[in-house]
Amino acid sequence: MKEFPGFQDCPCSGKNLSRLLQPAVMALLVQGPLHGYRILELLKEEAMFKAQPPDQTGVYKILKNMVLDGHVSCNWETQDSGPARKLYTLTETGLSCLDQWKKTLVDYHSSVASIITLLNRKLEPSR
Amino acid sequence: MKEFPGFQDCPCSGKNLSRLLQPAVMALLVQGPLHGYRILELLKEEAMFKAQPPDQTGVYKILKNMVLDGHVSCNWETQDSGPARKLYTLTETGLSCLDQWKKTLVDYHSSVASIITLLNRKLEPSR
DNA sequence: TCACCTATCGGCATAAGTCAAATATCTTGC
DNA sequence: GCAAGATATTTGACTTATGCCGATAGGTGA
Repeated sequence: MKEFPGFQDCPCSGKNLSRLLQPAVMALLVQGPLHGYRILELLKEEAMFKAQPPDQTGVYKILKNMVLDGHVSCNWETQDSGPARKLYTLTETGLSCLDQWKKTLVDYHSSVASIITLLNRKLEPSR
Repeated sequence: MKEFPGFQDCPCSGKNLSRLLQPAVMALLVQGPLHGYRILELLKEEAMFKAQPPDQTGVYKILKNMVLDGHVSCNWETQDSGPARKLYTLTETGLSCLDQWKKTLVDYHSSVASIITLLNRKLEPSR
């Protein structure tokens, strides 16, 4: 069926890498409160989610977990028109968590860079 | 017990991010055949595994998977002294997979960078 | 004998993410 | 009035990668 076997099912396709959904969601919330559906829409516009859009379920689960962890607060909001929705707001704890994410991701970024360097390293004929 | 609650158990600590073990292992094997235990030792020396050394079991599992996928071949090797061990060698398929990893990781690297940029974005008071 | 190093592996738990689908409100066209 | 579709949230089952605990086994040195 496939013309070229490729590596679609291989980890090297990147499908198993962390999607970084939680920090992405927090990055949106740091600009102001949003409801889940809007977060989902905004994530879809991010370059890193173009290839594979974020899963609805996953986003709502992350929001739920962040509420449980106290990183965001949420309140039901009724609209003049349309179904009720939850407005999520980053808390002080959430801001601290986000600071930790920054450090973690900067480290992670350099880890990825060092792997790339390693991968590019070839066995040089010793001269 | 803890003086500062911190975020040790929070995803923002980075403990749940993909460890990139497979490409790291392949990066070592591209330089020449190695046995599992040696791979483990070499990984421990990498900066990215200093904070949390790679899991032994995990490394052997990845090697096993790579053998199943045809990315590496392995042969039992008996030593004059010491237990028998497996020597792992990157195959041609493995080299192609590694090329795919390079592309994937370069993309991933820029995704992580863009998240960091997003995280640093603050709600500027419009002036 | 005991401790320790080398070397590999199986089972179980967990967290992130995916897939499928249920529920509910409102708008638009017929 | 009603069907279709957008908005909006949620539940449950599942997959996959990874991590932890421990088992097995040979060799070395005290």
